[in-house]
Amino acid sequence: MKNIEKKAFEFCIANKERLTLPRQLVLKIIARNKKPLKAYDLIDKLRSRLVNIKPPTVYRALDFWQKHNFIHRIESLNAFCICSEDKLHKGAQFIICNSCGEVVESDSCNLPKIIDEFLKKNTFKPLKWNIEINGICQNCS
Amino acid sequence: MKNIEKKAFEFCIANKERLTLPRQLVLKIIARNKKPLKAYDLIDKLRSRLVNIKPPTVYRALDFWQKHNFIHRIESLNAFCICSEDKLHKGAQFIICNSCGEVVESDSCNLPKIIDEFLKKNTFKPLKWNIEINGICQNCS
DNA sequence: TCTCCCTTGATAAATAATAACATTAAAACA
DNA sequence: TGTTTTAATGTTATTATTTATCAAGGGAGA
Ligand SMILES: [Zn+2]
Ligand SMILES: [Zn+2]
Ligand SMILES: [Zn+2]
Ligand SMILES: [Zn+2]
Repeated sequence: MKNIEKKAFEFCIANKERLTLPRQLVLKIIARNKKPLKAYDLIDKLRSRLVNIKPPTVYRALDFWQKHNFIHRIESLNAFCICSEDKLHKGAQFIICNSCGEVVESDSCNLPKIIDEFLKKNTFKPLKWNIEINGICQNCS
Repeated sequence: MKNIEKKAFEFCIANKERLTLPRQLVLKIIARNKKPLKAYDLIDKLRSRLVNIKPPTVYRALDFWQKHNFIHRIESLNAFCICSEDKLHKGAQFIICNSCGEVVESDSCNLPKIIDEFLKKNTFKPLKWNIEINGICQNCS
């Protein structure tokens, strides 16, 4: 998982953003966790590295990485996971196993055609979107 | 908006469910509101009709109607709206205007093909899904 | 060094949801 | 009808999640 850290480092250099300790640690912990993490799980895990860590610090780091497409928020879980795609994308889709909790992302660069048609019918200009599918994964079925 | 109340009444008869006062009022208020309502907005609106209304009462009614597909929860807004479809459906999609807050539902009886293929590739059995699209509506553009 | 600006620290509060147990009342049954 | 059973609500308290606000720190450029 060094990859994501390298990517983050290079991103910050290129965009003159500061790779502060809270940001580094938040990203690293999310990246190393197989499953999405809730904000307070993250806080617990950070406690050993950042004394007296408080929610705002974590939420700020989460906002930062979200804004720059390094992580996503899974709305139906109130949890955060690493973006598994290498490029910026306006929409993401997640399949979430109800049994084991595993989450897999696949980006959707373009909205499915049937949705696109619905948007056209409503003259609606999409900016970002989120697709969360609950079900049973291969391992659990 | 009498329709939804009639539908609810008939549903409860047919399924031997109880159409209690909290349930009635919660459904009615959501139905009469053009925009999705947050749980605590609902509580405020209920205060005049149900003395000493408390969160659990409202959340129970919300769970009830959600379970029976009369309302949906918009995950990205923490808010609830009436289901605009007449049939039970496993998935729903919402377009949410970032400017005026209007939300429009269209059911998606079937998942878009491109998503379906992704699920097949992952041997994932979908049970329910949720698609939320943010953007700008016709009125606001 | 000084200043500006971004980031974090710290305190507090707002917002959202649930747990647990008591009470009530409708439904089921004898 | 009277009794039992079940489901829903009432009540109190707590937990979970997120944000607001202002003070303090620290790096980059003048
Ligand atoms: Zn992604
Ligand atoms: Zn699974
Ligand atoms: Zn619906
Ligand atoms: Zn609008």
